[in-house]
Amino acid sequence: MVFKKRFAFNVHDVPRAPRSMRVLFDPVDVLTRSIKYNPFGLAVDLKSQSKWTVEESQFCAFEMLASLAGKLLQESESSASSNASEGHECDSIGKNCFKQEIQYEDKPLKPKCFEQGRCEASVAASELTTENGGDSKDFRCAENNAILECTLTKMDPACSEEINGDLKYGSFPGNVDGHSPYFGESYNGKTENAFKQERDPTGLETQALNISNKGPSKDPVKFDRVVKLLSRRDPVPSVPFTRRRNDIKLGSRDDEENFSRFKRLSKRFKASRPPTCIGDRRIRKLLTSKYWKVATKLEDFEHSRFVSSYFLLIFVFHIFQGGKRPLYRKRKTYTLYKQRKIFDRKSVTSSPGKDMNGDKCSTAAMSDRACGISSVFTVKFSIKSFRIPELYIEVPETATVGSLKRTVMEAVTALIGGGIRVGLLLQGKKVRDDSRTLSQAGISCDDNLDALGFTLEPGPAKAPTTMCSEEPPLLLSYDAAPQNLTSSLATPAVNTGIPNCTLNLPLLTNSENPATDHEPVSSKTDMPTDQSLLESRALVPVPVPATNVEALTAVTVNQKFQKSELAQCRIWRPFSISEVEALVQAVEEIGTGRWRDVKLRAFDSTDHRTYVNLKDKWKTLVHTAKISPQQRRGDPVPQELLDRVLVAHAYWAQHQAKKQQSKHHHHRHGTPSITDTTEADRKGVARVPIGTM
DNA sequence: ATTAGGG
DNA sequence: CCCTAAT
Repeated sequence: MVFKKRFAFNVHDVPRAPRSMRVLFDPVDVLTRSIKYNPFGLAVDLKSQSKWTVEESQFCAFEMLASLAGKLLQESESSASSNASEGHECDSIGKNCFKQEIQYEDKPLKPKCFEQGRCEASVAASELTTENGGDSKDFRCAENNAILECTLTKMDPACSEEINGDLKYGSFPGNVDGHSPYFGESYNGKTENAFKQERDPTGLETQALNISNKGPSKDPVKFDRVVKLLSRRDPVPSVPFTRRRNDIKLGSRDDEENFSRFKRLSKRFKASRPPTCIGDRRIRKLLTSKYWKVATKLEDFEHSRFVSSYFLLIFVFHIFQGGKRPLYRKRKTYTLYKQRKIFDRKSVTSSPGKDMNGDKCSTAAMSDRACGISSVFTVKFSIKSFRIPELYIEVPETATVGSLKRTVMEAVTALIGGGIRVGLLLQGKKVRDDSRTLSQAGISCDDNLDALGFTLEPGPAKAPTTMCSEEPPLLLSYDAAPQNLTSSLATPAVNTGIPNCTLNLPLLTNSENPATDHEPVSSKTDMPTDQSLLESRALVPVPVPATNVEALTAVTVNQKFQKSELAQCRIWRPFSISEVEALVQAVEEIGTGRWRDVKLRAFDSTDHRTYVNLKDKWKTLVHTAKISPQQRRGDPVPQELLDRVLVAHAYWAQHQAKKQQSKHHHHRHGTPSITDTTEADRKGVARVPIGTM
């Protein structure tokens, strides 16, 4: 369907990031100040949702609303808008929420349903700016409640059907110039208009929705995201909503107290929550002081909310524990968000493509400059939907705020430490030939700049440590974006590693007024296929100079992190032949099933090889040995080693079978075993008989 | 903490 | 390589 075509983001086509570097939130958000406002750009693991309590999810919903409402209240104090109307009907909320016509490229798509949260949020926002009239407060609070209610309700069945029950991504409208599109928009009977406006107020809004092609209950990707990258002094919060109520899990927090308060509040909401969308009568009923009290609490919570948001954001990071321990290790950890796997496996395994010739690249860059193209491209960078898989962070409750910040910063740095590459899209197609000039590629200065788009892809996952230590922190700077872009073309290609995630950069041609009607090109892009992703490796890494540090958090990248384990762990380290040999040797002596011993024996000094690694490697070795040499990929393992692998594997499999048998035998007859072969094994006595090889 | 097996 | 269940 068109909808899918247009907006689908096929998860299967998205390469996986190294798990160490998966983040749920939008790093760009972090890089801008929206960090404060938008801590909810997260996806969740449906598998885990059963574990989440209603309260938790409600709390989250509340938190989101609080975030939005509080900010809007704040906003409205300075600039009160007065074109909101009265006499609202909840029906208009609910219904209009579900069927909205998406305007896209002058091509109306058929009515689609969007996530309720978004629509509601926009309604809420416009309402909340209303400061006139005696009932405005009451109304506001009622509205809040209604909103929350709607948020917590399920999706319209018809809609979910339409989107295959698997609508995953939505993006929240970005606010580009500090002027929220929500503001001053009455939703009374005009929700659609408001929504349209919201949908694409500036032309920044692109491929808002992503749909997973996987099964409905598997690998859900659903977090809303819009990044406001362009400069804004006082950005209005963009509040993403998760579609379902159970989507967010909260764990223990530092600000326990606030949490409890929130919990209490959410309980109140819960108590007052009608089963479905609130009707007219409901609304009236809600216009009681009781709810207003709640609403006013929003302001009370304003302060703590920021703290909460901060933590929430922090917790969106997940640093996986594995062979390496997180920086902070303590029993009580904050395990906040769980996310399903965004990325499909198959995209990971591909081997790097042919390297781009450096000379060619320079030539291309020179011709670019010769064309004077770079000076013509006055563009603004907008980044939306920077989706990165999860990162997991553990911090002890005794950790200081500063250390928390550092940890996040480290995670971010680790994430982008491998460098970021830019992909070029022309008319939605990837322009891969870096050696071509812009004109050769069909990019001309005066016509189709609108058709130009960029993607950001993670740089080589390989050796991020060196990347970190040798290069300045990679900071995205929107101010320097055009320069970065053009200069990036001149950057010699270093194409190793595997793209981990993509990020679409809609391009704007008007720096003065981003709210032009330029359609971001990336939205008309069919999402990259595996093929294109493979080839995207030829893209150029872009070391972005740090020109706007303040756009980042107040945290600085500490030097220590440059060499920290964080940066080192979880990177792909192919086993070398010698390592394989050592592994084979060890397994021959020790056997399968005692990987700890194997590790101790053969890889004691290599801390990055865990016994799990070794076991996995053995597994793949066995597999490799079993398949025909033609089917083998990657660096070829000497057949001799593979033969040994097979022999050892067979031997120890048999050995294990014997053990099992004797065990059962003993169980049946109650005969205790005296001479257990395991003893001999442990001493390294037993080993694959050489003769069998 | 290890191990085994699925993804 | 990751994740998880089972031990």
